This record gives sequence, C-alpha cells and structure tokens, in this order.
Amino acid sequence: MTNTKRSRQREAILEVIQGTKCHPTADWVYSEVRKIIPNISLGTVYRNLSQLSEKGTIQKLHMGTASEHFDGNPNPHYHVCCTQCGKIDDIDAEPFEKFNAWAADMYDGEIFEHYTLFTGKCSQCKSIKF
Amino acid sequence: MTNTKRSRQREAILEVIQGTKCHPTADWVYSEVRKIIPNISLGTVYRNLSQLSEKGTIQKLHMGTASEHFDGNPNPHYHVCCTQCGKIDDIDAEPFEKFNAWAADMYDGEIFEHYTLFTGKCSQCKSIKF
DNA sequence: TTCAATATTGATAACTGTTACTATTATTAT
DNA sequence: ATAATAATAGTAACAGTTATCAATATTGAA
Repeated sequence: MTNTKRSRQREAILEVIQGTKCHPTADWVYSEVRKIIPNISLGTVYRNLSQLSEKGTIQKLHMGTASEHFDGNPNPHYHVCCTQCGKIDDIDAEPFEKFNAWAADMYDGEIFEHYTLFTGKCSQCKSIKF
Repeated sequence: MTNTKRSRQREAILEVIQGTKCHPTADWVYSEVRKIIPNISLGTVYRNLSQLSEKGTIQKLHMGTASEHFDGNPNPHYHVCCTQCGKIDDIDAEPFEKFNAWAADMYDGEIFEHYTLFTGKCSQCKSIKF
C-alpha cells in the first residue's frame, strides 16, 4: 500500500476541502461530496481525509470538540474559535516562534513545536448590537 | 440538580486526580479509584470528572488524542507532550499574555484566550543516549 | 431521630465518531 | 489485453462517553 492510485472520490474530497474556509468535519465533507458523487461512502471520506493529512496535503485540526476538523491549507497557522457562533477563523500569520523559546526557558526538557487555539469573537458577531 | 450533596465516590475521585501529576484519562482514574472503592462504576467516574471540571475544581485537557485528560490543578498553565514517551509535563508559568495581543493585531475580531500544547522531549528522554 | 426531598450511585443500554473488514471495482504499468 | 493491486461501497465493529433508571445515600427540617 506504499503506492497510490488516483480516484475520482479522493479528488472530489480534496476539491471540497480546498474549496471552503470553514474547517469542516468529515461529516460536512461527506454531505458536500455527495452532491458530486451521490453514492460515495462515509468510510471513503474518512479514509481519504486521513490519507491526505498523513501525506501533508491537508491538515487535521483538534478543536477540543467531539469530532476532528480538517483544513485544506497545509501550512501551519493559528485558528480562532468564536465563542458566540462557533465559527473557526484563520489567523494569517507565520507561527510566533519566540513562544517556543519562552517555553523552553521554563522547561527542563526540549521544546519542538506548539499548537495553539485562540478563542474570541469573530468580526460578524462583534458587530451585532444587543 | 442545582444543589450538590457530598459523596464518598466523588471525594475519592478528587483525591486521585489531585494526587497525581500524570494528567490521567477517565480510565486511569477509574482503575486507581477502584483501589479505594472496588465496586465504583465507570459512569460515576465520568459523571464526577465532568461535574468537577464544570465547577472549575479540576480541568479537562484536550490533547488531540482519542480520550480526554484531566488535571487536578485548575489554574491555567501550559503542557508539553513528549513525542518520545507521551508523558505530559506541566510548564509552571503564568500564561504568556502578550500572545493574545499579538494575535489580536492580525485578526479583525476579538481575542479572549488561547490554549496551547507544546511538543518536545521530556528531561528523562532527553538524557537517554543512543 | 424520623422523615421527606432529592442528589448520587451502580449497572447497563445507547449513542457518536471513527476504523476495520470484505467482496467488488477501478487504476495503472506492462 | 492483462495482471497486479489500490480504492471503493456497504456494513459491522470499536472506543470513549453519555443517558437511563431503579435503588441508595445525603441533607435539612420537623
């Protein structure tokens, strides 16, 4: 299983995640891909999302929720989860490298990387008046 | 269910998580608590771990693994997961507040908090020579 | 100390997100 | 074409967790 063959299904799945900014779950991808391939199976969606994230084409995001989220952008970047509407926004910036050095200073082992999730209020929710 | 009554089970559970530094899963807590109360049920462990973390007595940690971890220390602090042995260490430091301001600067909404998990190599694994 | 109100429990069933299995189909290199 | 095998659809199995419920324990008041 070291080699890989193309499949209509995988290409449709990739198109769907790369075509959205919403950091969807497998289930959301499944319902979208079914608009293209109506009889695709949920297992196929899971299998390909895993394969694609293992190859580094997409990334898997752990949001601390029941289900995993996926991101069509494989480059490391931060996310903000809106506490009001739940939307996950990107922060378009390079990783904050100094943070690792700061942590390493207070830790007797080594620090390699960090994964950060911000909470906040997205611009839409921010503009709603009560 | 707004009021709360004491229970032997909950107190034993609390003793177990407060008495370890290993950031255990519900299952680990279950097997430890059974040494004190052999016929305690797994559901009771889950119920009380949830209740205690909702009340802020302990905290629930999302490590990006299948099962949730718990921390008897309710104060916000960072964790390092050793990529070699999987151990979760504490970083004993106040949250890095400047990080929120840095993120807010690149985001058009508001930033409230951040949750960070570091990866690295713990001091024991670091000292092993190959 | 008894009693009523109700929070908590143990046992177990149910649920959810995900992975594994298997016979069939599709892709690829020759 | 054909042989090798990766990928699929469909479905069962699985792990972690939550819900259900009758029985038990805790609490405050009489």
